[in-house]
Amino acid sequence: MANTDLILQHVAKHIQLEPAEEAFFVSLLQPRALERKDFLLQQGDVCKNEHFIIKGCLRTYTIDDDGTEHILMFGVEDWWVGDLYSFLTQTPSAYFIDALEDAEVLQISKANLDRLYEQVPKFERFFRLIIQNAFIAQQKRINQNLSFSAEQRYLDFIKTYPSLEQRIPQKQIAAYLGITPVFLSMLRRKLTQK
Amino acid sequence: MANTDLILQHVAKHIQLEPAEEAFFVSLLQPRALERKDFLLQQGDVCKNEHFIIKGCLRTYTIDDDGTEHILMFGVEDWWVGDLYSFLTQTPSAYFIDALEDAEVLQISKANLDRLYEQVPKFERFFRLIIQNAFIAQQKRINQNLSFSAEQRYLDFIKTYPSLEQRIPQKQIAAYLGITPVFLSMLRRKLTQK
DNA sequence: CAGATTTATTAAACTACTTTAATTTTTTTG
DNA sequence: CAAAAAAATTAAAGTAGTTTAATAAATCTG
Repeated sequence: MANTDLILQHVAKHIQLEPAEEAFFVSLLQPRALERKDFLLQQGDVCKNEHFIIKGCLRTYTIDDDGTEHILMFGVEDWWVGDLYSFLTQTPSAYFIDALEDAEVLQISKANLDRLYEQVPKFERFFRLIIQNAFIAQQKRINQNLSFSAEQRYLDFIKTYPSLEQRIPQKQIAAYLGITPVFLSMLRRKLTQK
Repeated sequence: MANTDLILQHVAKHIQLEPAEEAFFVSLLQPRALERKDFLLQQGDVCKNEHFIIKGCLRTYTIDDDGTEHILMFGVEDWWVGDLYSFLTQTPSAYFIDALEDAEVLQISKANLDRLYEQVPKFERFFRLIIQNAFIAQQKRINQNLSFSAEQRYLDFIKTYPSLEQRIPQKQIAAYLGITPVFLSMLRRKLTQK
Protein backbone atom coordinates (compact mmCIF):
# COMPACT_ATOMS: atom_id res chain seq x y z
CA MET A 1 0.00 0.00 0.00
CA ALA A 2 1.18 3.47 -0.86
CA ASN A 3 2.15 5.96 1.76
CA THR A 4 -1.03 7.36 3.29
CA ASP A 5 0.61 9.47 6.01
CA LEU A 6 0.36 12.60 3.91
CA ILE A 7 -3.36 12.33 3.31
CA LEU A 8 -4.07 11.48 6.95
CA GLN A 9 -2.08 14.51 8.08
CA HIS A 10 -3.99 16.56 5.55
CA VAL A 11 -7.34 15.33 6.87
CA ALA A 12 -6.22 15.88 10.47
CA LYS A 13 -5.80 19.58 9.74
CA HIS A 14 -9.58 19.83 9.43
CA ILE A 15 -11.25 16.99 11.34
CA GLN A 16 -10.25 14.47 14.04
CA LEU A 17 -10.63 10.81 13.18
CA GLU A 18 -10.68 7.71 15.37
CA PRO A 19 -8.14 5.04 14.34
CA ALA A 20 -10.96 2.88 12.96
CA GLU A 21 -12.23 5.79 10.87
CA GLU A 22 -8.74 6.41 9.55
CA ALA A 23 -8.45 2.76 8.57
CA PHE A 24 -11.82 2.82 6.86
CA PHE A 25 -10.98 5.98 4.96
CA VAL A 26 -7.64 4.60 3.82
CA SER A 27 -9.31 1.38 2.69
CA LEU A 28 -11.37 3.42 0.21
CA LEU A 29 -8.33 4.95 -1.47
CA GLN A 30 -6.52 3.57 -4.45
CA PRO A 31 -2.95 4.61 -5.29
CA ARG A 32 -2.06 5.49 -8.83
CA ALA A 33 1.27 6.45 -10.37
CA LEU A 34 1.49 8.75 -13.36
CA GLU A 35 4.31 9.56 -15.68
CA ARG A 36 4.72 13.01 -17.13
CA LYS A 37 2.11 13.65 -19.83
CA ASP A 38 -0.16 10.86 -18.61
CA PHE A 39 -3.82 11.84 -18.47
CA LEU A 40 -5.92 11.52 -15.36
CA LEU A 41 -8.94 12.68 -17.34
CA GLN A 42 -9.72 13.58 -20.93
CA GLN A 43 -12.51 15.74 -22.33
CA GLY A 44 -15.51 13.51 -22.94
CA ASP A 45 -14.56 11.01 -20.23
CA VAL A 46 -16.60 10.74 -17.07
CA CYS A 47 -14.52 11.73 -14.05
CA LYS A 48 -14.72 8.50 -12.04
CA ASN A 49 -12.52 9.62 -9.14
CA GLU A 50 -11.32 12.53 -7.08
CA HIS A 51 -7.57 12.51 -6.62
CA PHE A 52 -5.34 13.61 -3.77
CA ILE A 53 -1.83 14.44 -4.92
CA ILE A 54 0.99 12.86 -2.95
CA LYS A 55 3.76 13.79 -5.33
CA GLY A 56 4.16 15.73 -8.57
CA CYS A 57 2.37 18.49 -10.38
CA LEU A 58 -0.79 18.25 -12.50
CA ARG A 59 -2.93 20.67 -14.43
CA THR A 60 -6.64 20.93 -15.24
CA TYR A 61 -7.22 22.60 -18.59
CA THR A 62 -9.40 23.03 -21.63
CA ILE A 63 -8.55 23.27 -25.32
CA ASP A 64 -10.56 25.85 -27.25
CA ASP A 65 -11.69 25.83 -30.88
CA ASP A 66 -8.34 27.28 -31.99
CA GLY A 67 -6.48 24.49 -30.23
CA THR A 68 -5.21 26.83 -27.51
CA GLU A 69 -4.88 25.44 -23.98
CA HIS A 70 -6.31 27.28 -20.98
CA ILE A 71 -5.32 26.17 -17.49
CA LEU A 72 -7.97 26.23 -14.78
CA MET A 73 -5.72 25.09 -11.99
CA PHE A 74 -2.43 23.54 -11.13
CA GLY A 75 -2.34 20.85 -8.47
CA VAL A 76 0.65 19.89 -6.36
CA GLU A 77 1.31 17.85 -3.23
CA ASP A 78 -1.44 18.07 -0.64
CA TRP A 79 -4.10 19.26 -3.05
CA TRP A 80 -7.10 17.60 -4.69
CA VAL A 81 -7.75 17.42 -8.43
CA GLY A 82 -10.66 16.22 -10.49
CA ASP A 83 -13.60 17.61 -12.39
CA LEU A 84 -16.13 18.06 -9.62
CA TYR A 85 -19.08 18.55 -11.94
CA SER A 86 -18.38 15.47 -14.02
CA PHE A 87 -17.63 13.50 -10.86
CA LEU A 88 -20.87 14.48 -9.11
CA THR A 89 -23.14 14.02 -12.09
CA GLN A 90 -21.15 11.18 -13.71
CA THR A 91 -21.44 12.95 -17.05
CA PRO A 92 -18.69 13.59 -19.63
CA SER A 93 -16.14 16.16 -18.63
CA ALA A 94 -15.19 19.34 -20.48
CA TYR A 95 -11.69 19.22 -19.02
CA PHE A 96 -8.36 17.53 -19.43
CA ILE A 97 -6.15 16.68 -16.46
CA ASP A 98 -2.59 15.55 -17.03
CA ALA A 99 0.72 15.35 -15.23
CA LEU A 100 3.39 18.02 -15.77
CA GLU A 101 5.78 15.86 -13.73
CA ASP A 102 5.79 12.20 -12.74
CA ALA A 103 3.19 12.01 -10.01
CA GLU A 104 1.48 9.85 -7.43
CA VAL A 105 -2.11 10.27 -6.39
CA LEU A 106 -4.59 8.53 -4.13
CA GLN A 107 -7.96 8.25 -5.76
CA ILE A 108 -11.43 7.75 -4.35
CA SER A 109 -14.38 6.72 -6.48
CA LYS A 110 -17.82 8.30 -6.27
CA ALA A 111 -19.32 5.14 -4.76
CA ASN A 112 -16.62 5.06 -2.10
CA LEU A 113 -16.93 8.75 -1.33
CA ASP A 114 -20.68 8.32 -0.91
CA ARG A 115 -20.03 5.44 1.47
CA LEU A 116 -17.54 7.59 3.35
CA TYR A 117 -20.06 10.43 3.80
CA GLU A 118 -22.59 7.92 5.04
CA GLN A 119 -20.38 6.09 7.49
CA VAL A 120 -18.17 8.95 8.66
CA PRO A 121 -20.29 12.13 8.39
CA LYS A 122 -17.36 14.20 9.63
CA PHE A 123 -16.14 14.00 6.03
CA GLU A 124 -19.06 16.21 4.99
CA ARG A 125 -17.37 18.86 7.07
CA PHE A 126 -13.94 17.99 5.75
CA PHE A 127 -14.90 18.41 2.12
CA ARG A 128 -16.98 21.47 2.90
CA LEU A 129 -13.85 23.10 4.30
CA ILE A 130 -11.71 21.98 1.35
CA ILE A 131 -14.18 23.31 -1.18
CA GLN A 132 -14.68 26.54 0.74
CA ASN A 133 -10.97 27.22 0.44
CA ALA A 134 -10.95 26.37 -3.24
CA PHE A 135 -13.95 28.64 -3.79
CA ILE A 136 -12.24 31.54 -2.04
CA ALA A 137 -9.07 31.10 -4.09
CA GLN A 138 -11.11 31.01 -7.30
CA GLN A 139 -13.01 34.13 -6.38
CA LYS A 140 -9.73 35.95 -5.86
CA ARG A 141 -8.58 34.77 -9.27
CA ILE A 142 -11.76 35.98 -10.98
CA ASN A 143 -11.29 39.36 -9.36
CA GLN A 144 -7.71 39.56 -10.56
CA ASN A 145 -8.68 38.51 -14.08
CA LEU A 146 -11.15 41.39 -14.08
CA SER A 147 -9.06 44.09 -12.45
CA PHE A 148 -5.39 43.36 -13.09
CA SER A 149 -3.19 43.78 -16.14
CA ALA A 150 -1.24 40.76 -17.38
CA GLU A 151 1.86 42.17 -15.66
CA GLN A 152 0.09 42.49 -12.33
CA ARG A 153 -1.32 38.97 -12.64
CA TYR A 154 2.12 37.56 -13.39
CA LEU A 155 3.72 39.37 -10.45
CA ASP A 156 0.98 38.13 -8.16
CA PHE A 157 1.40 34.59 -9.49
CA ILE A 158 5.12 34.40 -8.76
CA LYS A 159 4.55 35.96 -5.35
CA THR A 160 1.69 33.58 -4.46
CA TYR A 161 3.23 30.42 -5.93
CA PRO A 162 7.01 31.00 -5.87
CA SER A 163 7.80 27.28 -5.93
CA LEU A 164 5.44 26.60 -8.84
CA GLU A 165 7.19 29.23 -10.92
CA GLN A 166 10.38 27.16 -10.68
CA ARG A 167 8.72 23.87 -11.45
CA ILE A 168 6.56 24.76 -14.44
CA PRO A 169 7.42 25.84 -18.00
CA GLN A 170 6.59 29.51 -18.71
CA LYS A 171 4.27 28.36 -21.42
CA GLN A 172 2.02 26.76 -18.80
CA ILE A 173 2.07 29.86 -16.62
CA ALA A 174 0.98 31.93 -19.62
CA ALA A 175 -1.90 29.49 -20.23
CA TYR A 176 -2.93 29.99 -16.60
CA LEU A 177 -2.66 33.78 -16.70
CA GLY A 178 -4.64 34.05 -19.91
CA ILE A 179 -1.88 35.44 -22.13
CA THR A 180 0.35 34.09 -24.88
CA PRO A 181 3.81 32.69 -24.13
CA VAL A 182 5.21 35.39 -26.43
CA PHE A 183 3.66 38.16 -24.38
CA LEU A 184 4.81 36.60 -21.10
CA SER A 185 8.33 36.53 -22.45
CA MET A 186 8.04 40.24 -23.31
CA LEU A 187 6.76 41.03 -19.82
CA ARG A 188 9.64 39.18 -18.21
CA ARG A 189 12.22 41.02 -20.24
CA LYS A 190 10.61 44.33 -19.32
CA LEU A 191 10.58 43.37 -15.63
CA THR A 192 14.24 42.27 -15.53
CA GLN A 193 15.31 45.47 -17.26
CA LYS A 194 13.76 47.50 -14.44
CA MET B 1 -41.34 37.22 11.33
CA ALA B 2 -40.47 37.37 7.66
CA ASN B 3 -41.52 34.72 5.22
CA THR B 4 -39.25 31.74 5.71
CA ASP B 5 -41.02 29.37 3.31
CA LEU B 6 -38.59 30.16 0.53
CA ILE B 7 -35.49 29.30 2.51
CA LEU B 8 -37.04 26.12 3.91
CA GLN B 9 -37.96 25.00 0.41
CA HIS B 10 -34.43 25.83 -0.67
CA VAL B 11 -32.94 23.75 2.14
CA ALA B 12 -35.35 20.90 1.44
CA LYS B 13 -33.88 20.57 -2.05
CA HIS B 14 -30.69 19.29 -0.45
CA ILE B 15 -31.40 17.83 3.00
CA GLN B 16 -34.45 16.63 4.92
CA LEU B 17 -35.17 18.35 8.24
CA GLU B 18 -37.40 17.37 11.16
CA PRO B 19 -39.93 20.04 12.15
CA ALA B 20 -37.89 20.82 15.27
CA GLU B 21 -34.76 21.26 13.18
CA GLU B 22 -36.59 23.58 10.82
CA ALA B 23 -37.78 25.65 13.76
CA PHE B 24 -34.28 25.81 15.21
CA PHE B 25 -32.78 26.82 11.89
CA VAL B 26 -35.38 29.54 11.35
CA SER B 27 -34.80 30.86 14.87
CA LEU B 28 -31.19 31.60 13.89
CA LEU B 29 -32.16 33.77 10.93
CA GLN B 30 -32.67 37.50 11.00
CA PRO B 31 -34.65 39.28 8.28
CA ARG B 32 -33.28 42.44 6.77
CA ALA B 33 -34.77 44.80 4.21
CA LEU B 34 -32.59 46.78 1.82
CA GLU B 35 -33.37 49.67 -0.46
CA ARG B 36 -31.66 50.02 -3.80
CA LYS B 37 -28.04 51.16 -3.30
CA ASP B 38 -27.94 50.07 0.35
CA PHE B 39 -24.76 48.25 1.29
CA LEU B 40 -24.75 44.82 2.85
CA LEU B 41 -20.96 45.01 3.13
CA GLN B 42 -18.26 47.56 2.41
CA GLN B 43 -14.57 47.05 1.77
CA GLY B 44 -12.77 47.08 5.12
CA ASP B 45 -15.81 45.86 7.09
CA VAL B 46 -15.86 42.39 8.57
CA CYS B 47 -18.57 40.27 6.96
CA LYS B 48 -20.64 39.41 10.04
CA ASN B 49 -23.34 37.41 8.25
CA GLU B 50 -24.14 35.20 5.33
CA HIS B 51 -27.30 36.27 3.54
CA PHE B 52 -30.01 34.31 1.76
CA ILE B 53 -31.87 36.44 -0.77
CA ILE B 54 -35.67 36.30 -0.59
CA LYS B 55 -36.31 39.16 -2.95
CA GLY B 56 -34.32 41.55 -5.11
CA CYS B 57 -30.95 41.60 -6.80
CA LEU B 58 -27.54 42.28 -5.24
CA ARG B 59 -23.98 42.38 -6.49
CA THR B 60 -20.58 41.57 -4.97
CA TYR B 61 -17.85 43.76 -6.43
CA THR B 62 -14.49 45.44 -6.00
CA ILE B 63 -13.27 48.89 -6.95
CA ASP B 64 -9.77 49.00 -8.39
CA ASP B 65 -7.13 51.72 -8.14
CA ASP B 66 -8.62 53.54 -11.13
CA GLY B 67 -12.03 53.60 -9.45
CA THR B 68 -13.44 51.01 -11.86
CA GLU B 69 -15.95 48.52 -10.49
CA HIS B 70 -15.59 44.78 -11.14
CA ILE B 71 -18.47 42.46 -10.37
CA LEU B 72 -17.70 39.04 -8.89
CA MET B 73 -21.25 37.85 -8.75
CA PHE B 74 -24.86 38.84 -8.92
CA GLY B 75 -27.26 37.39 -6.40
CA VAL B 76 -31.00 37.00 -6.83
CA GLU B 77 -33.84 35.13 -5.12
CA ASP B 78 -32.84 31.74 -3.76
CA TRP B 79 -29.15 32.47 -3.69
CA TRP B 80 -26.62 33.22 -0.92
CA VAL B 81 -24.39 36.29 -0.79
CA GLY B 82 -21.58 37.32 1.48
CA ASP B 83 -17.81 37.38 1.55
CA LEU B 84 -16.99 33.86 2.63
CA TYR B 85 -13.37 34.58 3.42
CA SER B 86 -14.10 37.59 5.58
CA PHE B 87 -16.98 35.74 7.23
CA LEU B 88 -14.91 32.66 8.09
CA THR B 89 -11.87 34.51 9.32
CA GLN B 90 -13.74 37.54 10.68
CA THR B 91 -11.20 39.80 9.00
CA PRO B 92 -11.85 42.94 6.91
CA SER B 93 -13.35 42.29 3.50
CA ALA B 94 -11.96 43.31 0.11
CA TYR B 95 -15.46 43.42 -1.36
CA PHE B 96 -18.53 45.60 -1.54
CA ILE B 97 -22.01 44.13 -1.62
CA ASP B 98 -24.97 46.35 -2.42
CA ALA B 99 -28.51 46.13 -3.70
CA LEU B 100 -29.31 46.82 -7.36
CA GLU B 101 -33.02 46.64 -6.47
CA ASP B 102 -34.93 46.89 -3.21
CA ALA B 103 -34.29 43.57 -1.54
CA GLU B 104 -35.02 41.29 1.38
CA VAL B 105 -32.56 38.86 2.87
CA LEU B 106 -32.39 36.45 5.76
CA GLN B 107 -29.07 36.64 7.51
CA ILE B 108 -27.24 34.24 9.75
CA SER B 109 -24.28 35.24 11.90
CA LYS B 110 -21.09 33.22 12.21
CA ALA B 111 -21.88 32.30 15.82
CA ASN B 112 -25.32 31.07 14.81
CA LEU B 113 -24.01 29.15 11.83
CA ASP B 114 -21.44 27.47 14.04
CA ARG B 115 -24.23 26.51 16.46
CA LEU B 116 -26.24 25.20 13.54
CA TYR B 117 -23.39 22.97 12.33
CA GLU B 118 -22.99 21.65 15.86
CA GLN B 119 -26.63 20.95 16.59
CA VAL B 120 -27.80 19.92 13.12
CA PRO B 121 -24.78 18.37 11.38
CA LYS B 122 -26.87 17.80 8.27
CA PHE B 123 -26.16 21.46 7.52
CA GLU B 124 -22.52 20.56 6.95
CA ARG B 125 -23.82 18.60 4.00
CA PHE B 126 -26.20 21.34 2.95
CA PHE B 127 -23.52 23.98 2.74
CA ARG B 128 -21.09 21.57 1.16
CA LEU B 129 -23.58 21.10 -1.66
CA ILE B 130 -24.26 24.84 -1.97
CA ILE B 131 -20.57 25.66 -2.14
CA GLN B 132 -19.86 22.83 -4.55
CA ASN B 133 -22.36 24.33 -6.97
CA ALA B 134 -20.90 27.79 -6.55
CA PHE B 135 -17.42 26.40 -7.13
CA ILE B 136 -18.48 24.67 -10.32
CA ALA B 137 -20.13 27.84 -11.65
CA GLN B 138 -17.02 29.87 -10.86
CA GLN B 139 -14.77 27.37 -12.58
CA LYS B 140 -16.88 27.64 -15.69
CA ARG B 141 -16.58 31.42 -15.53
CA ILE B 142 -12.80 31.29 -15.18
CA ASN B 143 -12.64 29.04 -18.21
CA GLN B 144 -14.78 31.42 -20.23
CA ASN B 145 -12.72 34.42 -19.15
CA LEU B 146 -9.66 32.58 -20.45
CA SER B 147 -11.04 31.15 -23.66
CA PHE B 148 -13.89 33.36 -24.88
CA SER B 149 -13.94 36.74 -26.59
CA ALA B 150 -16.05 39.49 -25.03
CA GLU B 151 -18.76 38.79 -27.60
CA GLN B 152 -18.88 35.11 -26.74
CA ARG B 153 -18.99 35.90 -23.02
CA TYR B 154 -21.87 38.32 -23.53
CA LEU B 155 -23.85 35.84 -25.61
CA ASP B 156 -23.31 33.17 -23.00
CA PHE B 157 -24.37 35.56 -20.25
CA ILE B 158 -27.70 36.43 -21.83
CA LYS B 159 -28.30 32.78 -22.61
CA THR B 160 -27.44 31.60 -19.11
CA TYR B 161 -29.15 34.45 -17.22
CA PRO B 162 -31.91 35.69 -19.54
CA SER B 163 -33.95 37.17 -16.70
CA LEU B 164 -30.96 39.01 -15.22
CA GLU B 165 -30.28 40.69 -18.53
CA GLN B 166 -33.69 42.36 -18.27
CA ARG B 167 -33.31 43.38 -14.66
CA ILE B 168 -29.83 44.86 -14.65
CA PRO B 169 -28.33 47.94 -16.32
CA GLN B 170 -25.92 47.12 -19.16
CA LYS B 171 -23.21 48.91 -17.27
CA GLN B 172 -23.37 46.25 -14.57
CA ILE B 173 -23.25 43.45 -17.11
CA ALA B 174 -20.13 45.01 -18.61
CA ALA B 175 -18.54 45.15 -15.14
CA TYR B 176 -19.29 41.44 -14.76
CA LEU B 177 -17.98 40.47 -18.20
CA GLY B 178 -14.76 42.42 -17.74
CA ILE B 179 -15.29 44.98 -20.50
CA THR B 180 -16.23 48.67 -20.64
CA PRO B 181 -19.85 49.79 -21.06
CA VAL B 182 -18.77 51.51 -24.27
CA PHE B 183 -17.48 48.28 -25.75
CA LEU B 184 -20.57 46.35 -24.66
CA SER B 185 -22.71 48.91 -26.46
CA MET B 186 -20.60 48.44 -29.59
CA LEU B 187 -20.98 44.66 -29.36
CA ARG B 188 -24.74 44.94 -29.01
CA ARG B 189 -25.04 47.14 -32.05
CA LYS B 190 -22.95 44.72 -34.06
CA LEU B 191 -25.11 41.80 -32.90
CA THR B 192 -28.44 43.47 -33.72
CA GLN B 193 -27.17 44.43 -37.16
CA LYS B 194 -26.53 40.77 -37.91
C1' DC C 1 -44.20 65.47 -14.03
C1' DA C 2 -40.05 68.47 -14.59
C1' DG C 3 -35.39 68.90 -13.63
C1' DA C 4 -31.48 66.36 -12.36
C1' DT C 5 -28.88 62.34 -12.59
C1' DT C 6 -27.63 58.14 -14.49
C1' DT C 7 -27.15 55.16 -18.42
C1' DA C 8 -26.47 54.19 -23.26
C1' DT C 9 -24.76 55.40 -27.86
C1' DT C 10 -21.47 56.90 -31.27
C1' DA C 11 -17.04 58.06 -33.22
C1' DA C 12 -12.13 58.54 -33.31
C1' DA C 13 -7.70 58.01 -31.40
C1' DC C 14 -5.05 54.86 -28.61
C1' DT C 15 -2.85 50.64 -26.28
C1' DA C 16 -2.37 46.08 -24.25
C1' DC C 17 -2.03 42.02 -26.01
C1' DT C 18 -1.93 38.69 -30.23
C1' DT C 19 -0.13 36.70 -34.35
C1' DT C 20 3.32 35.15 -37.28
C1' DA C 21 7.72 33.82 -38.20
C1' DA C 22 12.56 33.27 -37.61
C1' DT C 23 16.32 32.19 -34.22
C1' DT C 24 18.23 30.57 -29.97
C1' DT C 25 18.13 27.97 -25.84
C1' DT C 26 16.71 24.26 -23.03
C1' DT C 27 14.95 19.79 -22.23
C1' DT C 28 13.93 15.18 -23.46
C1' DT C 29 14.93 10.71 -25.03
C1' DG C 30 16.81 6.77 -27.60
C1' DC D 1 25.62 12.23 -25.09
C1' DA D 2 23.85 13.38 -29.69
C1' DA D 3 19.85 14.21 -32.18
C1' DA D 4 15.30 15.61 -31.89
C1' DA D 5 11.71 17.98 -29.81
C1' DA D 6 9.94 21.45 -27.00
C1' DA D 7 10.25 25.94 -24.95
C1' DA D 8 11.80 30.69 -24.89
C1' DT D 9 13.20 34.95 -27.18
C1' DT D 10 12.86 38.74 -30.40
C1' DA D 11 10.80 41.76 -33.77
C1' DA D 12 7.19 43.57 -36.58
C1' DA D 13 2.56 43.91 -38.07
C1' DG D 14 -2.20 43.36 -36.62
C1' DT D 15 -6.56 43.58 -33.64
C1' DA D 16 -9.76 43.32 -29.67
C1' DG D 17 -10.89 46.14 -26.45
C1' DT D 18 -10.02 51.01 -24.03
C1' DT D 19 -10.24 55.90 -23.54
C1' DT D 20 -12.08 60.26 -24.14
C1' DA D 21 -15.58 63.19 -25.20
C1' DA D 22 -19.88 64.68 -26.94
C1' DT D 23 -24.88 63.61 -27.46
C1' DA D 24 -29.09 61.19 -26.70
C1' DA D 25 -32.07 58.35 -24.06
C1' DA D 26 -33.79 56.53 -19.90
C1' DT D 27 -34.67 56.79 -14.98
C1' DC D 28 -34.93 58.58 -10.65
C1' DT D 29 -36.61 61.94 -7.20
C1' DG D 30 -38.57 66.01 -5.12
